Amino acid sequence: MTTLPGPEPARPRATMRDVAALAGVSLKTVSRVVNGEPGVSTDLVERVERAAVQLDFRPNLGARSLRRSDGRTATVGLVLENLANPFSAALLRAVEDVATTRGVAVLAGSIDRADERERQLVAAFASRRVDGLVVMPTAADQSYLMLERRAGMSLVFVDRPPHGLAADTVVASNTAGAREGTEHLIAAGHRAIAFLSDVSGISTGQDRRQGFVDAMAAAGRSYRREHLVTGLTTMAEAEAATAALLGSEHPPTALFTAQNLVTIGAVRALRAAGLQHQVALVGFDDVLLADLLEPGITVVAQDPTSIGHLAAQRLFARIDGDTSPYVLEVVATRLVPRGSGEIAPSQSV
Amino acid sequence: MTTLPGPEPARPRATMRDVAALAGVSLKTVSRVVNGEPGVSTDLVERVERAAVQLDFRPNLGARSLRRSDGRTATVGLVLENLANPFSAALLRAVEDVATTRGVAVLAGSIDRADERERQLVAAFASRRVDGLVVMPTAADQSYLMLERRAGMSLVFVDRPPHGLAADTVVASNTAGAREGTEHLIAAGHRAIAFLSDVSGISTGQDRRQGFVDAMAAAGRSYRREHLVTGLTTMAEAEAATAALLGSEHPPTALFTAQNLVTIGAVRALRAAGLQHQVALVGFDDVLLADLLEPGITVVAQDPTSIGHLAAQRLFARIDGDTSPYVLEVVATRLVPRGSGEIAPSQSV
DNA sequence: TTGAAAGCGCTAACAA
DNA sequence: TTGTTAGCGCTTTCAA
Repeated sequence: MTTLPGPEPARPRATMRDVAALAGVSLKTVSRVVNGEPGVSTDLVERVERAAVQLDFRPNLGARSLRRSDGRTATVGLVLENLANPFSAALLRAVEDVATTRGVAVLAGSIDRADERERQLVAAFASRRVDGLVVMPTAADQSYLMLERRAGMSLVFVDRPPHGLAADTVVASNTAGAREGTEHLIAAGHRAIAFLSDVSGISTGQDRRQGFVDAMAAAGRSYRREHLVTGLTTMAEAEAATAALLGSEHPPTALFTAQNLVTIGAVRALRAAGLQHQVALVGFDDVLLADLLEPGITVVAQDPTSIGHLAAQRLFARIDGDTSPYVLEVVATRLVPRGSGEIAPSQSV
Repeated sequence: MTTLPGPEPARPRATMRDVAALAGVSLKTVSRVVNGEPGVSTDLVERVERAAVQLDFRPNLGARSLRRSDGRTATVGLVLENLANPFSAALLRAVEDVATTRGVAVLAGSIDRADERERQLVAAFASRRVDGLVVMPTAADQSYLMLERRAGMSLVFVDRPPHGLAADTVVASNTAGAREGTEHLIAAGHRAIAFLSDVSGISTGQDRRQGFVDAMAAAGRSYRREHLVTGLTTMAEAEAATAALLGSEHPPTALFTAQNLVTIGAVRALRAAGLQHQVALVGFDDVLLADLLEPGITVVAQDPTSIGHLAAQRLFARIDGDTSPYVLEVVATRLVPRGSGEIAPSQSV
């Protein structure tokens, strides 16, 4: 910890008034130039621009938004599960890319599975008058957002649909993807397949479980109750649950893990038991380095970048006044075989 | 893609005026209640709060900021390299956690190594009158930020110090960490160690190279010019550069990779060449799943969460009026041996 | 303890 | 083409 000199004296920000005074024009002319409105002589445009640069003028978007008839702030909010999770981070990045092309800034926040945080974040962003919100719904009910939408805030949901409210939503093909992943394990000859997922109250987990159940039923496979594990909120819990399954009286010969952290937890447990080459595994959502493990982890990959791009495009269409019916967009998942999902059932079971 | 009914009619947001009218009090009384100012009878507080809930009132923070003497927006900005990179994402999350405890929202943006993007993001956030900025400096010079700071925007830099400007900075122990990682390889018996890093214009890369060079010099080791590779901007470039090194006339027996994506690229190249058990590797910055590879990847781990927490605390201290000298805080890195860094030089070389 | 008036920086509406 | 005036929603200042 090294020290350096401290802050220098303050100098207040220049306003349009200051710029006008320096350029020798009226306030309104500055406003016209700053907003690129037509009908200002090139001479004045130049004088104003020079004055603006000289004073390091930054238009006050808060004041603009306050006065404008549409009230736009050129800011949108992102309410995601956890900004540190690779899936959320990729989503944020994708929304940012679209927003940037429109001069829109992005506020972001993490819910962390705490229902009240979702409402707190929405309230915080609403107080800042964001033009729109991209939400990964986590609370049991999103009908409270109807009021915000009526007040002019556009809404798009990602990863899973909202409850108690109709709205544009962009999701991955959860059920179909989970079905495909499960079928892949069935095709490899497995009968005892366990399903592990995160919080069950969230529809992605439910949809993926449905896909698993559908595939098992279609193949005429039954499964044990205890092979259906939900509510795994951390990687450590997933690891422990997997270890318990592997050590149980009727261990599964294959695992389907429904979320990225659950997948990693399961891999750790398999390694710890030395079973990574005996027990098959297919995970939902891809992970960096998954292809370099031995065996590589077979996954049903999502496309968070596409989901984010589509969500942002929907959002800005609404902000621009699109009043067409709400749509549910489903982004295809893709099965990526890498080894772990192609392991045949071990003879010992 | 399924369709649902479209948006319902708009209802404008309630203002303090509306709340005042409904509660039968003056505007100022509402302001007092909303801001938790003392000196309002409990009776009126209750009436105002009821009216506010009934009208779904959301205080307009833009208007508040415009009028308040301190001009605070309760919003800070984060200017990072790439929000999708795990290091940046963890940093954002850590800053968010501190900001949340203060009711402050976080704007975030990616520079993507485009120098002009850094200034664009700063300008975008300045126009939104953020109270402070956490910046991962990427452009060659940050002196332009002096004007923003004079105008009241607090600044903290992360990951590397700014150029042309003295300011609070929080960094990892880049030089010492790289030295330790290199010494680890030297201790394993390596003489021909290659260094691979990302963009050389960024001081983290330079500092880490310095650590490498120092360790080699201290051990009396020389190294070939061509074993010092910089400017690797993508994982693919890192992979190609590693492959070239491995196939060269004088292949290294060990690699020190100075950034997370460079590390992954190098691992891919080693695998492709089947040399992951022959050529040693130590990487700077940790990666998810690195411990599950075979061999596990030995890394010099950074602590982005601590860096983010410290940066946020510095920032809020400045926002709160701290005028003490600027400090440089160094967050320790930690060598995590996992296998790849403990490989002895192969006899064949 | 409560309220009235002024004005933050900007744009809408209108006038010259 | 340029400028004047009013007022967005809120807090400050001052008065009752």
